[in-house]
Amino acid sequence: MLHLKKYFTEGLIQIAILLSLCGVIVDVGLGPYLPLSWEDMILGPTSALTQTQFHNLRNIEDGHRLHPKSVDLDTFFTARRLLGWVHSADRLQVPRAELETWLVQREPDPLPLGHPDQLSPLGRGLTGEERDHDGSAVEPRTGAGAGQEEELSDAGATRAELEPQTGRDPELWPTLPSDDPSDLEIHWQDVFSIMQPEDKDFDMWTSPDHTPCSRARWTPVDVGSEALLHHCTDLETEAPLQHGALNGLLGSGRQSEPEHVLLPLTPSAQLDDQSAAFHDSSVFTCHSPPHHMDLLAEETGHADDSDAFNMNLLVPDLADNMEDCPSHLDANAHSWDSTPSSSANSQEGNVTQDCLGSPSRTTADDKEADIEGEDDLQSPLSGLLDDIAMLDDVRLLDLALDDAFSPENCLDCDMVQTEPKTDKHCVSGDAGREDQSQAGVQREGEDEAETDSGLSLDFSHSPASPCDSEASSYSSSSSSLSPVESLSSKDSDDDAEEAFADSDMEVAVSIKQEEEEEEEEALGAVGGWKTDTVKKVKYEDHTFFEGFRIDHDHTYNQPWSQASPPPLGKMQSQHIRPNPSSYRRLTKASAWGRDERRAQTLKIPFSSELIVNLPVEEFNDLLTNRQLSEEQVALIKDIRRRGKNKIAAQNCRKRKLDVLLGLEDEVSALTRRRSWLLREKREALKKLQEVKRQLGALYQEVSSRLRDEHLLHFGPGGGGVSVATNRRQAPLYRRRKTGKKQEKE
DNA sequence: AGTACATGTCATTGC
DNA sequence: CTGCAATGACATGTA
Repeated sequence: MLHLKKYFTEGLIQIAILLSLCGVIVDVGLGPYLPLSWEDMILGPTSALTQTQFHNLRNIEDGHRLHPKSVDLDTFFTARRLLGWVHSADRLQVPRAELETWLVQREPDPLPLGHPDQLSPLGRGLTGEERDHDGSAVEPRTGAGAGQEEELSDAGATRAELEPQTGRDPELWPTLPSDDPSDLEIHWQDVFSIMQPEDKDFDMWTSPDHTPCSRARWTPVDVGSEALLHHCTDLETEAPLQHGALNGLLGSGRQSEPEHVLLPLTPSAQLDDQSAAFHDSSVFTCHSPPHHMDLLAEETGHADDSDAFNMNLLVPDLADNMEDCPSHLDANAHSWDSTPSSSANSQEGNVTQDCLGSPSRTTADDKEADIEGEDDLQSPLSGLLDDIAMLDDVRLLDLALDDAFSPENCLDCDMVQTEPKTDKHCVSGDAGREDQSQAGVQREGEDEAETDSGLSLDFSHSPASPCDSEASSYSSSSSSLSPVESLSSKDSDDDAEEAFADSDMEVAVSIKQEEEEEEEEALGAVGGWKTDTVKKVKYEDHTFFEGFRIDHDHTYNQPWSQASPPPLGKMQSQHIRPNPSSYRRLTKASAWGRDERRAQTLKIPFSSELIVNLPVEEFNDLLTNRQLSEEQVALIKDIRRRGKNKIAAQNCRKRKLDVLLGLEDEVSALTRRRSWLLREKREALKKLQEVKRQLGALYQEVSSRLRDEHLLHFGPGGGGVSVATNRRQAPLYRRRKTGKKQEKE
């Protein structure tokens, strides 16, 4: 009986949802009947739980400019990217219906949307290929859809340009969407193209304190059924996804993305009942792990108790928000599915919800932008009748630029916008601008086993190298790996052995390398840390590796261990060519060779990568547990210091370059703003001249009329008063009257 | 030979 | 106090 009641209730809920989406006003007070999980789903995740990787905000696409502190997210990013690619095969992005519905019912106050270009760091993540596949997934209007989306995403700027009177810089402060319902579609496009979760209104998506999210999704009552119906019609005609969604809701049998939309809305208790209808849906076939479905079916009985419903009905940007949750990869994976699969695992779902929170970057920058916008909203024409005042305004604007116009506020500033997506590229490609070439270099070097590259190439994978996410993750992971974890991974050991086997292959010395070695020998660098030598050293210390096994690719000093000279100069950013000159780069090699030689001489049993990358505790343990001489300890510390500083220097240089590029963007934005202000100034001056001209004409007209009146009274030759003011007229009239009186007398 | 660029290293500073 | 990241300055190698 209890089950029947619940089934009945949830069926009613479904009907209510269907009716709501069809435009019928349904206000049945679903709140008390909604399971907790649904309530969470409706209200959105707790934004307070959202984590934002602030240090990723300025990462840049090519990865070269990746912020060094993004290292700990790299593996997550990589995994997530790969996961996204897998999912992109039959991308079923849900949120469109909800988003549009939400927009239909959004509050009358305008969306404080930023510039379409001002994607949030997270939103920006959906650029490039990811944006593509997201667009293809979410935007059913494929093909032209993408372009259209882009086009519409620029609508804000276009609109802004058409409204110069607003005082906002069309380039820097695009106008906000108006409340005109006719703009709704554009708004939607803006919203969708921007996907700016940091927008205040977007917080409503995830903030439980804001009801619009739930209202939008469930009860279109507030705005009225007409609008919703109209919009639903539009959606049906314009958006196949919506159409499909509605059809799917109405049980039309269309098996496409829409079911994906609906599934989360379906009470879990009915999922197994409906699974027959949906079972060929890609949601289940591709996105939802079968076992999750099973679990889900099993757990339908206590679905109400589960607050694990995946909330990722929202928008794809949530997935970007997921970037803020590096530790929740699994949850992320499920959340992308937008399936209730994660309901089987409440913890997982909760974790997902954690990640679904809106980024916390809403505030300072936005407020500043708002403030600045308000300042600039002061029309330069306000002081039109006063040239000086107007020009002062313009000058003040210019001055304000210097102070308040920060790149964050600058909506045109690509610096801020483009960085987020860089992480992905950086992460995904494991190589950035220069590191792509580096990776190529290294692979070439590895393949040819003749590279004379050294640490530079190593640092393309070096742990802390800012661009090298995987290497970075390697650093963190390797350093943080507990011995237990390390020992527990046989695969890792196998990998390590494979790596060493590969190294053996790489050790196959080419003739050139032999020449190189001969040169080194000539310099006294005999032997060095050849790969085989290093391997021997590494495996000799088996206990050490048992305790501190590094679960990574060991590429940090791979060339180093190949006894090849360190990388030199531009060799890092250029493919290695069998240039004979490259074999003469021994000076720097000697620098490293010095340490290597000394290390070999002192019989230091650790690889440099370990020396450099071990956490300080383990490093100290290493130094204390091993019977090392002072000389050995000093050398090890030197190696560690130099290695770390080398990485730090690389990071520092990348940051510097990053700042430089950001400043360039800022300069370009300021230049655009300046041109706009000058244009405004010219227009204002024109209008001022026009007003002056009109005023002069009016003055002339008034004067002429007064003169005519005066002539009328005094005749053509009377009076020398050409301009008669009221003040002057009074005595005139008085005089005239007195004169007449005198005449009568 | 001079120059620009990349990279490593050292010294210093601040957290 | 120690460790470390960040960074300026310098040295060096390469194109």
